[in-house]
Amino acid sequence: MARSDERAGRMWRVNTLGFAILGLLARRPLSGYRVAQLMREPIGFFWNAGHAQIHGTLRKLVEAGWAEYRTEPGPGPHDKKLYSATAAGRAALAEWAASPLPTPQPHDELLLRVYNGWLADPAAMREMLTAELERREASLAHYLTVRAEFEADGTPEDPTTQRFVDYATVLNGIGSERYVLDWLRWLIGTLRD
Amino acid sequence: MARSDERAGRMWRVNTLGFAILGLLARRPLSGYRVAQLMREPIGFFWNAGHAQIHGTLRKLVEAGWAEYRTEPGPGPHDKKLYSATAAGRAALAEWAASPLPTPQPHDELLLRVYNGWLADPAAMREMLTAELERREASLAHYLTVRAEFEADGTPEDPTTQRFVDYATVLNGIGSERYVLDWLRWLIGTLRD
DNA sequence: CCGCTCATGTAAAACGTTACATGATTCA
DNA sequence: TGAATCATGTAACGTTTTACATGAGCGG
Repeated sequence: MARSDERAGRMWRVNTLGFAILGLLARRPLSGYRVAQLMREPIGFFWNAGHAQIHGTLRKLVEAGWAEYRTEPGPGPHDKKLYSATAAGRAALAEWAASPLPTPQPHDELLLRVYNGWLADPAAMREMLTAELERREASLAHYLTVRAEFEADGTPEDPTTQRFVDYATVLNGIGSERYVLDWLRWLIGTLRD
Repeated sequence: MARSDERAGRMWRVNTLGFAILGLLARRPLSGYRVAQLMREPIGFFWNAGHAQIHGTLRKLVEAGWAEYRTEPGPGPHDKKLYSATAAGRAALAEWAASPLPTPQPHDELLLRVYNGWLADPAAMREMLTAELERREASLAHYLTVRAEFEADGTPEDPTTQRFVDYATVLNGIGSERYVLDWLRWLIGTLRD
C-alpha cells in the first residue's frame, strides 16, 4: 500500500509526513494552520514540518482521496479549510502504523559535536553541553507534569485508545531525556579542569 | 564562521554534513568511498549520507579551502582521490564543535507509528514492535562488545583524545538502546491479549 | 565467468527551509 | 496604533534520495 489512486497516470507515493498529518486529521478536523501548531507542540518531540510543507502535503492527501475539506469564510484573503481524514485515509493509516519499520537514518547533531569535541576547547565544549543539559532538564520537567496529569485521571491501559498512545509517547520522552541527562552530566564531569 | 572564501562571489555555507565529513578527514586521509563506508559503520549511529551526497560535499569542502586531495591511479575509469582536512578546516571544525546547538528537529518514525497505533490491529502492532526490539537488542549487544574492548585497554579519560570521544559516543549508544528496550518491552506487554 | 569490493561520478526527482505576500480580528 | 494570532498560499533555494553509468581486481 502507501499508494493512492491506482488508475491515475501520476501517483503520489505518500511519505512519512503525509502519515504524520493524516494521524492528526484522524483524531479531529483541523485547519492547515492548526496542523502546523500541533506539529510544534505535542508532535514536535518526534516529528516536525513548517507550514509551507504542510499546505502542500494536505493538497496531495486530498488528491489521493485520503483527506477532504470543507471551506469556511476565514480571516484574511483566503478561505479557511477544515480538513479531515476519509475512511480510505484511516484504513491506510492503520495499516501503515503496524507495517515493518524502515531502518532508521539518524541525524543527531549533539553526538556529531561530541565526536569532534577532541579538537575543541574543553571550556567552550562544557558551555555548549551545559546549555543542552538545561534545555533537556526543562523538557523532562514538562513531560513529568504531563505524565502526572495523565495518571491523576487513572493510568491509561487500553492500547486502542488515543489517550493510551499519547501517554506512551510521553513515557518515551521521559526515558529519552533521563538517559541523555545522565550521559551529559557524566560528560560534563570529565571536562572539569 | 561556518563560511568560507570571503572574497568569492558565491559562498557555500558549510552545512552539518560538511562538518560530519570534515570530522572524518581530520582524523585520517580518506577516499570518498571510505567516507561513505564510515558513514554507515561507526558514524551511522548518529549521522548518515549516501555516496552521491558525499562526493558533492567533498568537492565543496575543497573549493572552500577546508579540505584538499592528492590523486592516485585507482581501479575503474576515475582516479582515486585521497582527501584530508587543511589547517583552516581543522580550525573551523574545532570552533563548530563547541558552538551553540540549534534546537533539534526530530524525525522518529517509531514514535509516529505508536502515536497512530490506536487505529491499528494490536497483533500486527506487536509484531512490528517485536521486530524493532530484536533489532535494538542486537545493536545493544554490539555496543557492549565495543565498550568492553575499550575498557580492556584502560577506560579513556582525556576528553581531548579521539579515543575518549569514540568511547563517549558508544556509552551514549548503550544508554539510548537500553531506555528504548525498556520502553518497548513495556509497550509490547500492554499488547498481550 | 560470476559476483563482490573498490572507486568516482552525473541527472532527475523528491523533500525541506526560508522568504515573500496578503489581510481580518483581538488585545494591550 | 501596534503587535500577536489566525489563516493560506507561492517562489526560490538548498538538501537528500534514487537511478544511471563505468570499470579494474580478486576470490570462488
